[in-house]
Amino acid sequence: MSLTETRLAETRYTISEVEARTGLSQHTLRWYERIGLMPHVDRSHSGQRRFSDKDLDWLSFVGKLRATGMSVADMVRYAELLREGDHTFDERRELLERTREDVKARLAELADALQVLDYKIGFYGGKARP
Amino acid sequence: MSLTETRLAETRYTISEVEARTGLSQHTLRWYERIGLMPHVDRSHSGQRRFSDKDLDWLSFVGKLRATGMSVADMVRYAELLREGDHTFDERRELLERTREDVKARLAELADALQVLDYKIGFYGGKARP
DNA sequence: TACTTGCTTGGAGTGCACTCAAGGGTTCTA
DNA sequence: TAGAACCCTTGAGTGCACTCCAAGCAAGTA
Repeated sequence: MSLTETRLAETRYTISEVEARTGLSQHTLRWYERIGLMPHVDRSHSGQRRFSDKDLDWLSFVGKLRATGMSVADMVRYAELLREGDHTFDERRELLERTREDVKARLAELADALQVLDYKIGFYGGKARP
Repeated sequence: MSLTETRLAETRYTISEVEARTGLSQHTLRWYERIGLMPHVDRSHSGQRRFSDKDLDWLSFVGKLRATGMSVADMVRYAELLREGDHTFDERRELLERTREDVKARLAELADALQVLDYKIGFYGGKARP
């Protein structure tokens, strides 16, 4: 193997390694794949999953989407659109933009609730905010 | 009735009025009462609910707690503590303070997810943020 | 080789927060 | 006074996002 051809074999992770890295349970990881939220994961010769770094990146992004409160159905939709290729570009952007607006609304709502909470806690003579 | 005794009769709301004001369904309002999240609501002579302004205030506060993501079980706990009186003061404060910390964490998480979303949308050549 | 640990599948089960149904009584309007 | 609109209760059903189960195959270690 020449120098230019030299590269690390792609790192491959078992499902329990991915569980440890992402905090997602093995159950959830398999379920994600079943419902189409995860592109089909590579298998070992004996059929066991071998996740790639790309898979981990995707899971990380999915984690962000999940944090936004996006429904699993919408995340699956997004994943489908990705698989379908370039002509779904616009719809993907719209989906993300809609989600962004939702997040902003949630942020405002949370900030408001936090104020009320602060007020109440002040009433209880609670710890001053650090 | 003398002037000093004069006062408006307390306003009383039917369940559909409360539904219109709070956005909570009649089902949900009855359910809140059933599970102890709502102090027992006054009844008309024929047994129909007549909500007071105090009830609306409480529902408004419950709405804020719900917006924080507090579980219904915890909200019920808080309502119970209120009913139990002064000696539950500390536990109530703790419950609210714990919730406040949760809210702050959620805010940070959401802000982070928003950044990722902004980055992605930028990649899609989406609308500039206003 | 025997044992332990880890992985596979499809389908069933769980917990939460509602949401609806059935069957019947009450109140308002024409 | 009839009909429409509203309200009551208990108990069952729904949708979401997991979470677990059973039965069995595979890999690594003493």
